[in-house]
Amino acid sequence: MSVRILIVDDHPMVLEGLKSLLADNEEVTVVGTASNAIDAIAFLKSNEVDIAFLDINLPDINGIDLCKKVKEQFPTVKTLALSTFSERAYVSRMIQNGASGYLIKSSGKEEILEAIRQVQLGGYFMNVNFDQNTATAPKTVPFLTRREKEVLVLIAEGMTNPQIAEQLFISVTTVNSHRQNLLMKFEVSNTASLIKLAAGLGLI
Amino acid sequence: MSVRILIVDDHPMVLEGLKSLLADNEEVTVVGTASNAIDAIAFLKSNEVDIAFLDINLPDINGIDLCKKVKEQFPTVKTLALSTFSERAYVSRMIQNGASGYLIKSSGKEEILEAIRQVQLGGYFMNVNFDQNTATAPKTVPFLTRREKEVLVLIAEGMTNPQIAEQLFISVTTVNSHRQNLLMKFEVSNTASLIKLAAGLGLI
DNA sequence: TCAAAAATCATGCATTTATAGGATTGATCA
DNA sequence: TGATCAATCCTATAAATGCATGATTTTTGA
Repeated sequence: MSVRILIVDDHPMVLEGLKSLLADNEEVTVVGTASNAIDAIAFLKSNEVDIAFLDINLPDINGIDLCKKVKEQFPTVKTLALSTFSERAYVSRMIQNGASGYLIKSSGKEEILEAIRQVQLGGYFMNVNFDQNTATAPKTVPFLTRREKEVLVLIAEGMTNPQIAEQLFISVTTVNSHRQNLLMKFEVSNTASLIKLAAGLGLI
Repeated sequence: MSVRILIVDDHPMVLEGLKSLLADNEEVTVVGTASNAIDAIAFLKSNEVDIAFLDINLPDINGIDLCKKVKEQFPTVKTLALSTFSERAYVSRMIQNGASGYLIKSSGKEEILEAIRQVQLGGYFMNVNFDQNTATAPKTVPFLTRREKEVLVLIAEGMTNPQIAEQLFISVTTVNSHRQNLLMKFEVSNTASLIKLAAGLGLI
């Protein structure tokens, strides 16, 4: 019996590309596609699926949260994250949320099939490019709290501590605390590095 | 007669996706694909092509340079840039290098066909997301001098003005001048915004 | 329910950036 | 050859950030 796949991605090109790449293969069958999280959940409610390919960037909710939801509601469905880049940040977070693997969209046919096989057997699969940013990237991907993420985004938008404080209804010193924690977690010493890293990881 | 298309992209998924999306349409025919610049040039030498879809990120040379080469060697071939994100920087640079348009990979079928039609008629097409970053993004992409680029890169690497000064054998005040000019050219007011923008534009 | 984690606030000081206003030297180019 | 631009340097002040240290209150999860 062939592995039943659901693809969730809002890019028609990716949807078609994956379908096409997997079309002439007997091991797998693409049983459905969805372009947002709501449709994906709806599909899973009425269909049997072995592996769900989840795009990281969806219009309604992000892939990480969707992954969590899917694993909660449909524990038997294995999930495989789809992303444009090899962002280590996401890898660990997706795994934390129950994903069985991580696939870069630039993967070739064989890599994709290998991922499916691995995951179907209950294993993990991830093809992350470790070539780039090895020097500047933190060894472990920092786990950020809700507040830290908020502050990070506002910093990236060019707001100063006083402005962020006003925006979040907290004091400037608190903002600064979060900021220091961000610097610490990313293992950098100033805003420039912080933003560059965060941008590289797709966090902002 | 249908429009003859060459797709140049190193991502199998994109290649297949585009082919699949355009397959059942009589207006266009995908006459070839290439996964790098060399193959692309070779193909153009021995085949008639109306429009070449060029990925921005290729393994050998970048899409902007490839675009230039194609327009020089094959002036009749129209080029359409393919990119993952809507980076305004690239838009203008590609146009400067003779591209007839700019297509985001997340485009739908109709957008792609519309682009092909526009370009084939000798017009321009670009579907850039103007939703995001409208406030922070500069209207025109800043032209940076050699020195400014150097300073920008070093800022992004987390170096402070004194460190940059030491590195470039110039005074701190000069570094600061370049820095101020960068802020001015990018129309931002602090380092965070600067780096975010520059990162988004692929400059660092 | 109890410990850990997150979020909040504070003070003080050193360092860095941002802003403003110039000024000089070359190089380039029409 | 004269205008323009890049690159260099300066002073001076205001604003913001980085760093250290410590503390209280919520929240959260096992």
